[in-house]
Amino acid sequence: MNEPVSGSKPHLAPPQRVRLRLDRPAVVRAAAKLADERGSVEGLQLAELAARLAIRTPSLYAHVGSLDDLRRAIALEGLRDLRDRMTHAASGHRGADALMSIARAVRMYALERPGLYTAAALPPRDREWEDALLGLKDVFLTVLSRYGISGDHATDCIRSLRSAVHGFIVLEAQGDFGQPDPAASFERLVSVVLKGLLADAPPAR
Amino acid sequence: MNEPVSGSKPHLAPPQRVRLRLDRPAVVRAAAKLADERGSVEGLQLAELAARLAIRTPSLYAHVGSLDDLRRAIALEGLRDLRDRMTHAASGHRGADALMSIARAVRMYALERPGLYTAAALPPRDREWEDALLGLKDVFLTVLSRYGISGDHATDCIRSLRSAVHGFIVLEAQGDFGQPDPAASFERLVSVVLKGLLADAPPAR
DNA sequence: GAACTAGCCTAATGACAGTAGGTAGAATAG
DNA sequence: CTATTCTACCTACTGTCATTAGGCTAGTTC
Repeated sequence: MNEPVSGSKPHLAPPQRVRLRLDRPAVVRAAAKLADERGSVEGLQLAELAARLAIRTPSLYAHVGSLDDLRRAIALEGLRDLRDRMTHAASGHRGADALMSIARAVRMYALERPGLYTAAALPPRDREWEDALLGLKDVFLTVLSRYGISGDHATDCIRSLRSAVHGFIVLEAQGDFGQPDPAASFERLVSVVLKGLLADAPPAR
Repeated sequence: MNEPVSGSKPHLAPPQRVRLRLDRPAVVRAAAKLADERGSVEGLQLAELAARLAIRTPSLYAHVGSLDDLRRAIALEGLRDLRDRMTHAASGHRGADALMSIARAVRMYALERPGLYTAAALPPRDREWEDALLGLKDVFLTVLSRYGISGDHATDCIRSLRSAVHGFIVLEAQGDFGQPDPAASFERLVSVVLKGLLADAPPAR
């Protein structure tokens, strides 16, 4: 009867017996997964993350700096993912087709990984973060420039497309859309926006 | 030297000397104002609200139930305001004009009262709240029905318009749009969406 | 003027994020 | 193979929240 069993005070898990040897990437990955399960990065809690990793909350600070730093890391991962998926979605298409394909890819990502998506949609707080966001803009700009659109018209197109897609994603995630298939509504919304925006543009070269 | 001056421990304001006789409406009004200043209802804190009202935090519970209850009250107020403004904006217009006018009114409200707007955009958590949200839908449905649109097509129109407008508002509030005037982009986005959505609809009766 | 009510209070709890400083297992140097 | 260093974990603590319990009193009502 000398086992190191339950101590005295509260029912916390016993201290670390085997070292897990976590590192920052592992912590960020776990946090992103947790944010996905919670549905957004705002609901993320260090206490819950620590419990999930079977360590104590302060131990996270060996890897993370702060909760905001963790959110930032998740945002950067989300932005990297989004850029990859958008680029991939655009490849092999041109003009409206490429943009439609990008829009679908973004919605799919938001449905698959809501935590990462909401993090990526956060307003950037430093230069690196801002640059990651500009990376997404570049994907749009490239597609638009190949379609002969640039300058203020391009800015307009990007704003409109982002607004429509992001707005739809937010409302859909909130459960605001009920029965008739949201996917079909999304298709119509995006195609209407694209048709209208590209109407007065020169045809694809 | 027997003034009731500074006690012993922390530097809190002296206890209430004159009764303010606050009531729920006054508290909710102050909370909404605070949420507007913070830019959103998520940032609202009972501690800060209490300080603003020159009372102690627990005293708020005489009027409010909980922080979530307060957010709910703000949301209901926002939804009532929105319904009023939308109805007013639609009056005297028909079809696309009415919808354009509604969209402008919603954006203006979000710019004027970001706290109330973000609260109104929260997912409803009970029947009354849901009904208030359905009130907004009714404004759209009325306009659309007078234009000869109903059923799935109407659902589609509402989803698309809400997505575009809400998405734009969210991104604008986040400061995502920089120099070229966002108002002009908003006009173009909404008019494009409306044109596309109403294109195949019968002309106004 | 006695009783009631409403609006305020203090005190305390528990859940957080975050800080300070200790400890031991693993990697590395001699 | 031992000695040192590093680092991933720990406990203990602080401050800030929301929230609950229960007490006091100014103002109203009878």
